[in-house]
Amino acid sequence: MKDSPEDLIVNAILDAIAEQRLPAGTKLGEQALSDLFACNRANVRRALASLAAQQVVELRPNRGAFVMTPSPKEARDIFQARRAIESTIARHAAGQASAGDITFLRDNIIEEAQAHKAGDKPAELRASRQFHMRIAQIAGNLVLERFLSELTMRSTLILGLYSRTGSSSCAEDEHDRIVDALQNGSVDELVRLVDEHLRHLEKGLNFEEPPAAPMSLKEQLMVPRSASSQG
Amino acid sequence: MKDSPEDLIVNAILDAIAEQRLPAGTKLGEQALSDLFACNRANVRRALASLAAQQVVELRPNRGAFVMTPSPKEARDIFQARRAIESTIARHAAGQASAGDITFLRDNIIEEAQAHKAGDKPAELRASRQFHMRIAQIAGNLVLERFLSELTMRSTLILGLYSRTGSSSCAEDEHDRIVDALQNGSVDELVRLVDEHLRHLEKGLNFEEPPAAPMSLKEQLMVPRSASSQG
DNA sequence: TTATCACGGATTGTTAACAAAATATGGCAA
DNA sequence: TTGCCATATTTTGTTAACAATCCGTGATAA
Repeated sequence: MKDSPEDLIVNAILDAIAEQRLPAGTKLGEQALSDLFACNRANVRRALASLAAQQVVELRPNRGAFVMTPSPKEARDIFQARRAIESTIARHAAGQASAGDITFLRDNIIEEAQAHKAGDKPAELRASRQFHMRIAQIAGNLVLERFLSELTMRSTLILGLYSRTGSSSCAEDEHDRIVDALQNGSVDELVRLVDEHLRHLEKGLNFEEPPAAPMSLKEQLMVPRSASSQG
Repeated sequence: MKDSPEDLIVNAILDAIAEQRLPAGTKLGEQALSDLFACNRANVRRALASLAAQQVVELRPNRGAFVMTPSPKEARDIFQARRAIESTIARHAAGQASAGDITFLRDNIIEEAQAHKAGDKPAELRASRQFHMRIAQIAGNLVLERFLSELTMRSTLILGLYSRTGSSSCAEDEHDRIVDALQNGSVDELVRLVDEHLRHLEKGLNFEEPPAAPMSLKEQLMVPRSASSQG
C-alpha cells in the first residue's frame, strides 16, 4: 500500500487545489516541489504530466507548470458535464445507499455547515466535495467517479475565480433534501434535485468582472503599478 | 503548431490502440519506445505517465508499462458512462450540425461499410470512432469530448478482448438513422437512437470465455504447455 | 523427471551534470 | 522619469551514467 513519490506529489497538489490553498494560476516550480517532497525532479516532472493529463495543471513549454485557470467557456462546459454525470450517478445511487452512507452524508452536511459558520473555507470546500464524491461511490461506477473527481477539482478552481460573495451558503438545505431522496429511493426526485443543485451552483458564478489572477507569491506583492490601488 | 516529442509518443500510441494494432496487455518498453521515436527515455516516461492518467496504460512498478486490459466490470462501467455522456452530447448536438458535418458523417458511414466489407478492421474501427467523436465536436463541449475520447479508446480495447465474431456489422444502419435524427433536429429520437446503439454494442460482448490475453511477441509464441492445443 | 536455487542479462528507477531558454536585474539614452 | 537593451541569474529541458529490480537460463538435488 506504499505510494510512489509521484503519487504523493499528485495527491498533495490535488488536495491543495480541492481546499483552495492553491489558487488558479499559481506557478508550480520544479525545484520548489522537489525540495518540498524531498525527491528528484524526474518524479516531479512525471507528477506534473499526470496532472496536466487531468487538465488540472497547464504545462507551458519552457515556462513551467501552472495551476489551470478555467475560462468562462470551460466553466460552462464543466458544469454541463457535471449535470450529465451526476444525474446518471444519482439514478444509479438511488436506493443503493447503506446505513453507513446515510450517516456519513448527514454528518458531512453538519460538518460543512459548521465550517461555513466558522468561516473555514478549506474545510467547507472539502466537505462539499466529499458529499458529491460519496454519492458517486454509492453509485459504484469507477469511471464516472473518476470523471467527477476531476470535475469537482476544476469546479473548485472556478469557484475561486468567479464565485460571488457568499453564494455557496444556499446549498446547505439542498444537500439535506438530496439525502432524503437518496434514502427514500425516489429516483426521479433525486435526479431532479441534483440537477437543480448544480444549476444553482452555476448560477452563483459571475463572469463579468475579470478573473483577478494572482500568479505567484512574489507577484502578489510586487504588482505592476498600473494594477495597484495605490496612486 | 509543433508538437513536443512527448505528445508525439502519446498520440502515436493512442492511434495504435484506436486501430487495434496494439492489443490489450502489450508491453510498452521504454527502450523500444525511445528507439522508435528517437528521443530520450525521460520523454517516454512522461508520455507513459500521461497515458496512465487516462487509464489507457497500466503502470506496474519495476515492471514497466502495459496497454490496459479492461475487466468485465470496467467494461460495464465504461459503457454505462458512454451512455450518460453520449446521450447528453446527442441532446446538445441535435439541430446544431452544419452541412459539412452531415456530409462528413454520411461519407464516414460509407467508409466504414467499405472497410468492413474489405475486412480492414483498423480502418473500420477508426471510422466508427470518428463517427462518435464528430458528433461530440458538434455538441461543442470540450470536456465531454475529451471524456468520450478516452472512453472510445478503452472501448476499442474491450472490443478486442470480448467481442463476439462479426457482431459489429449490425451498427451500420443505426449510424444512418442517427444522422437522420441529427439532421432533422428531433432531439428525443436522436437520444433514444444513440442510447440504443450503445446498448447494442455492449450486448455484442461475450465475457464467458477468458480474455485470451497475448502479452508480448515472445509470449505469443512460447505458450506454457497447458494452454497449448498441442498434446 | 521435476522442483528449487543461483547467476547473468535486460529493464526500470534514480541521480547528477550539462545545455537551452526565459525571467529578472541594472545601466543607458531619450 | 521613462523606455529600451545588454547581462546575470534562475528555471526548464536533455542527456548520460549508475543503482536496483526483475526475468530467463541453466545447474543441482530429490
